Amino acid sequence: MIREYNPKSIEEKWQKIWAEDSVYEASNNSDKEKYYILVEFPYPSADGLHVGHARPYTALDIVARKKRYEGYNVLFPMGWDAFGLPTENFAIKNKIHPKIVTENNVKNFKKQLQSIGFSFDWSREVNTTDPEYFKWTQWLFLKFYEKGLAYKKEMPINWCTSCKIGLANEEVVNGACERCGGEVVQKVKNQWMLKITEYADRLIDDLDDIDFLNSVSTQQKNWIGRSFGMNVNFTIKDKDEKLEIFTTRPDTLFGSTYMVISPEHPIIEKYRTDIKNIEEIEKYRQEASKKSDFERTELVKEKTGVKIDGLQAINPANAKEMPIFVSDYVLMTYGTGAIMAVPGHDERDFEFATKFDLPIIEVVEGGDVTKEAFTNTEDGILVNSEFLNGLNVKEAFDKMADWLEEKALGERKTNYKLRDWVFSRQRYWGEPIPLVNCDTCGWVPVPEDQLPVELPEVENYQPTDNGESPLAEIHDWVNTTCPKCGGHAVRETDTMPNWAGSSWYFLRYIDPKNNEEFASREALDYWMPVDWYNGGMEHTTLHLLYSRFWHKFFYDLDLVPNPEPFNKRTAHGMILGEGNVKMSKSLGNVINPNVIVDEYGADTLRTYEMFIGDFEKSAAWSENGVKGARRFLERVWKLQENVVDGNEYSKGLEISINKTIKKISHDFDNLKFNTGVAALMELLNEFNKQDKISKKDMETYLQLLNPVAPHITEEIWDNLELGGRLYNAQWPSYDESKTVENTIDMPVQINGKVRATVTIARDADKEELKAKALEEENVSKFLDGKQIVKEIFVPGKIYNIVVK
RNA sequence: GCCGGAGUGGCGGAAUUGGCAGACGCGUUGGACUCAAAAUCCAAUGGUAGCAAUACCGUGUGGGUUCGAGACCCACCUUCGGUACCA
Repeated sequence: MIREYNPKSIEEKWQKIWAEDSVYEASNNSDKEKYYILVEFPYPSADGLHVGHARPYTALDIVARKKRYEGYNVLFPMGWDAFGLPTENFAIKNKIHPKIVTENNVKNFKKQLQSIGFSFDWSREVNTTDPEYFKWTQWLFLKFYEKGLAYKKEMPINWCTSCKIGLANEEVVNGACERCGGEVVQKVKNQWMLKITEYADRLIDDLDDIDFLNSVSTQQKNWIGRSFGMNVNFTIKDKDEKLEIFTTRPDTLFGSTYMVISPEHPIIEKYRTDIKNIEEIEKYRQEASKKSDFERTELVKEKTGVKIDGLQAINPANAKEMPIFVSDYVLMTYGTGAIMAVPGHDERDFEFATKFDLPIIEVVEGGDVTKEAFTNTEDGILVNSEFLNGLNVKEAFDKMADWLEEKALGERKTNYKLRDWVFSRQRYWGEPIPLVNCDTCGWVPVPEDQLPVELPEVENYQPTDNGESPLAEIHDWVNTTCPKCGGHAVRETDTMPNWAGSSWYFLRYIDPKNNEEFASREALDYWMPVDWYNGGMEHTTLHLLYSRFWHKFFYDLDLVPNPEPFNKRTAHGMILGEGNVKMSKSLGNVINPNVIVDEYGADTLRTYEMFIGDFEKSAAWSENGVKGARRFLERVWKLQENVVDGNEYSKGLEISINKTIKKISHDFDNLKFNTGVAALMELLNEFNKQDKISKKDMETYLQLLNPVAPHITEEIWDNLELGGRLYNAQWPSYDESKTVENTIDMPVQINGKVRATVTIARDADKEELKAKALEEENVSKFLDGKQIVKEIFVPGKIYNIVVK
């Protein structure tokens, strides 16, 4: 008689053994082939671990365990992305130092993660807020500075007019301050920028060489938004002034009937005395400054704008005069901040032209421009366009481009939606930017031997009421000497964004205790690139793109061996609350994984989260589903009673076993954990139809289930004395010839509807099958008095008879 | 708005990628065990009609391609992620 299944004692027992035996520590000196598996490290919030964290961690833990059984030297590390706004706000609210808050949260997270039995290599744990870590974040930032990729620029921040502090986008709700409801305006500040745009082309082109989820690559490409077009110089009438626009459609130049410039365009200031309605324009500009780019470019909202009274533009193609408007749907941050409007072939221009009663000219045939903009012009032919008439759009593009370039009126230009990265934050809880501003030398980097620049102690973590970081108030920290000339200098008081530490953390895992370098070149050569990186879709265009950018830059400096950090990127779906709603504190439906571990066990939590649904899609939590997973493990536990000695397959199970090994091996490598667990359940159901199970089959079963439920399988392995430890075992192999039955049930269709199923040899030919099918009453019934027009026979799949 | 996903029984989901829709699990119903309950075990379970064999309907909506569509094409609806200072 076996004892009762008691997950609590089993799980604690094995977690202790794994830790004592250092089972999951990866070696930097191994003859084995390496495999580097990375999961996004969590932000350790005060709320603690979420069941949503456990899903991807369990999934990649399964992959890691399987890879180890297959003989790889696996690196599967974990750490903490701990700088950031929520911790700072928590600290302010509860009057606790953010460092202490972080320490507590990390402690809690770590305990929670460890109780679920992940095979992380804890000896390589990193923390972005640890000075020993951010010393290297600062060092790497200085490389950007040295190479001219970090520069200062006037950029707007959200400014609450009543709290008098800068706000994150998240803290602005419908244009008002989240805390006090006060009005939020854009305030310009001189900030550090990183020139990610310099890598735009490579960030797109190199996607072809790596195995990213299709939707991820597409989204990165669209985010970078490369478009090939032209910069074209329009002129302003009676002024010696060019007004440069960017267009992807120089072929439609003859259809341009007016111009639109962004409210921030410098031409307004320059010619303010010529502009008769300057007051009206200033007022419009004021209104526009309150809106986000998002609001400004919405297609549904009604277009607004003001005509500039006093300035006329001239179309370089035909010297025609046209009016200039100011409108907020043109952004200063994209292109040149000015456009030529072609209302016949652009939706927004059409809408604007209709509203302001401007002429609309058709220049590509195929639509009806009196009714709507004709934009699908791929196959169209040019009209009303002088020397372009009769050409197709592509030819017209080239001809116009050549013509403009010849006359020096414009040049071919590639434009990107991607903007440079604003790298300054006016916050306390981030890495100090390691630069000082010297009275005589200007910006000077803090020398390497003085890194890290640590955060000073402050009383108050709130940003100051003049928009500066709280660090600006700490005068004895701010005032320093210039490392270059020894004169007076002041420290930069802005800190780095949260994205800084997470842009390179996977490099530090490789050599986490190195005091000389961020990681040794030898270790980087061995481990990089990451073989498999899994994370959330929500990180596609920020974190994932930022870390690719940093890595490419380091590659150019020969700091890392590969141009891409991640070979493969997959993404998991979110876990929602019961009834498919988001888990949130306000709804009170947040599930704490520890409650599940305590009540049902870690193996149950793991099994349930893998079985909950397609790993890549979101799935709703269900307490009954958890119970189902526990029931499954209880049945596995009970299976011990039926095991008998034997090195043969149990009666009639040869094919089932081979089939299941094949399916699970495939499923675990392809994120199909839900069907993998289902296959284990099916095999268990087959086992339970037998009186006895051979030790050999039980051994196979435990190996297959082990990556999902490592504790219970290790315990049963030990109970049945199957030899040594399961964690030292090898992944089971299968015999391909034993994965299929010799006879199959073939569906027989009449006109595409299944009318019968016949059992027949797998390799039977059409005639054999037809003869057998016609014996079926339900087949002959439908053929009676009809004529066979066609027969479709797909061996092993279907037989369809078409009758008339 | 723009970019990228998703929509299948009462519920979570499966479907070898164009070939028997609903695997597996949950729930429900009936039965066994029990003084009783829980747990466990057995059976049934998309809808309609039928004693049954079986027939018809059925994968968000409307069209289309095909011998055959959950899967492909066109148009739409709903919903989720991102939208650059949440991480």
